Amino acid sequence: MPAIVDPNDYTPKYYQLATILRERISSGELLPHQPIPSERQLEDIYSVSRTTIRQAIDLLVRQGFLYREHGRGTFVSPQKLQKGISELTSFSEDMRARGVEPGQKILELKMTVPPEEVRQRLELPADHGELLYIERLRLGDGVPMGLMTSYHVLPEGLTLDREGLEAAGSIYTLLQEKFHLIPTEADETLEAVLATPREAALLQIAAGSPLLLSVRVTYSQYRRAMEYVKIVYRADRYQYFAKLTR
Amino acid sequence: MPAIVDPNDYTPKYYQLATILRERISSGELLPHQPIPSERQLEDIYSVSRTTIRQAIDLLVRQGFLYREHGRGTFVSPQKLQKGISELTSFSEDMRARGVEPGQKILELKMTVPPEEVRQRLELPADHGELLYIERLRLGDGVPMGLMTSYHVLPEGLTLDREGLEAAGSIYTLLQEKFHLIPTEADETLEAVLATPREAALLQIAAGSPLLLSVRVTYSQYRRAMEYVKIVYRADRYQYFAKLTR
DNA sequence: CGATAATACTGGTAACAACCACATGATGTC
DNA sequence: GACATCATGTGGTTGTTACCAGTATTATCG
Repeated sequence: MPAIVDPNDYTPKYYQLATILRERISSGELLPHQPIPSERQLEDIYSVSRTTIRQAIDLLVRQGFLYREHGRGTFVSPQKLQKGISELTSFSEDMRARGVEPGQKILELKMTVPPEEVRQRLELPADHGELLYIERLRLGDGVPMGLMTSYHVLPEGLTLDREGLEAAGSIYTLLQEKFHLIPTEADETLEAVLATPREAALLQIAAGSPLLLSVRVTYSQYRRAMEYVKIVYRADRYQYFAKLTR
Repeated sequence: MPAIVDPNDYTPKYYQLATILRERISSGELLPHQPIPSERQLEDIYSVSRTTIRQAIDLLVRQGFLYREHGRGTFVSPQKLQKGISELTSFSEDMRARGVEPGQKILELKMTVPPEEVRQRLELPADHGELLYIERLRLGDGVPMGLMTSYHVLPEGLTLDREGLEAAGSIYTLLQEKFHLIPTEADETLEAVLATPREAALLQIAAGSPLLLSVRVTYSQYRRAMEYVKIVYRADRYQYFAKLTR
């Protein structure tokens, strides 16, 4: 069992160790508020240095699985129903994590010059050209969950139509495989609004119903803005969750 | 200037170094997307080991001031107008960070047995006794921003009335100084709702106006739930901000 | 000239050693 | 018995060394 060494280890040791510990936690072997073996003990158990041990524990602490107490030990965090949120996820990933099957209905897809506010949020020069604009109804288990409007910054010269997008699967896959652009960070604001008649009709609710409005700007690994996404969620079907830390 | 050594250093070196680098960034000396000196160079500049350098940079990366690129260097993140959110803050801190002067008007304060839902969210046994209940109107620059309802878990035997609370300043200060209980983590959900007539009256808006509903459970450093807070914010005055990462 | 290989940087991982700061229980003293 | 002291175990900080893994530039070869 202490076999941590993956001979042709592609993944670093601290990561392997973190995985092992995470499994010992979620399997119920290590219980909430119970101490895990001390760092010195783990050195012997898994035959790795304390450096590596601490790196693995650091990771699990950041992920919310463990917490440390100076002078006392390292303990298992109580399991939360929903954990590790405040993570950057797509609508589809978000829905699947909630046990709901995601779906969509594309209402419009075109290249267009963005409104001034969007251009500024994307930190683009005033003379920047057209962006990919998509408007779609987002579904969860077949029912409307929200209305999504997005503007995507495409690499120089590239344009996309509905066929091109469907061929590529998703915009993210395309940008990642062809241009090595990976979404890594995002700023999101949330507020409450009332449904306009059009929104109400599309979302199959009464006009004047409450909606949760999310506006997000996503950044690539180079910290360049790559998309502006606005979603209004049906308040009766969607709730936002965040984990806050000091 | 390379004087990083604080002779009677109370704070660790990596923390001092992080502070220095953070200031070099916010002062504009180090510009967005520009590389900072390499880790080997920083070793010479500040006469500390690479271990310490990396620990300082790790901190700044987590705080969003820097980003790394393997094989290329470490770079300054573009400054965001509002940064470092998704942090656990009190209403007062939140308001001050937005440049608004916080205020409050206590509507009710008593010891009471909590509703079942609150008791469960706080992970308290079924026979748990009374909690401190507070209902207050939260103000920003004197105008109503939201209505806050909270239940606080007090240490065995302790009760609080309005006088005791005012004497202590804030519940947090009291719990921290007397019982070493520090809020360190919280789970928060957000959704959109419509104002009830009572809420509308208190917040001085029309009934049926949209409100942003936040429900938060705060945990101590021992990962024990210590309070349940529900706030409804005026949608026209309040916007929630979050920074998401992969 | 163009493609390839070598090289010299960057950050990433890992081991080992030493000491500090905090918590706790055992021990001793008054 | 109450209290201070100490020993020991815990995580926290720091330094040193070595090598791995990407990136970019330079030198070299065909």
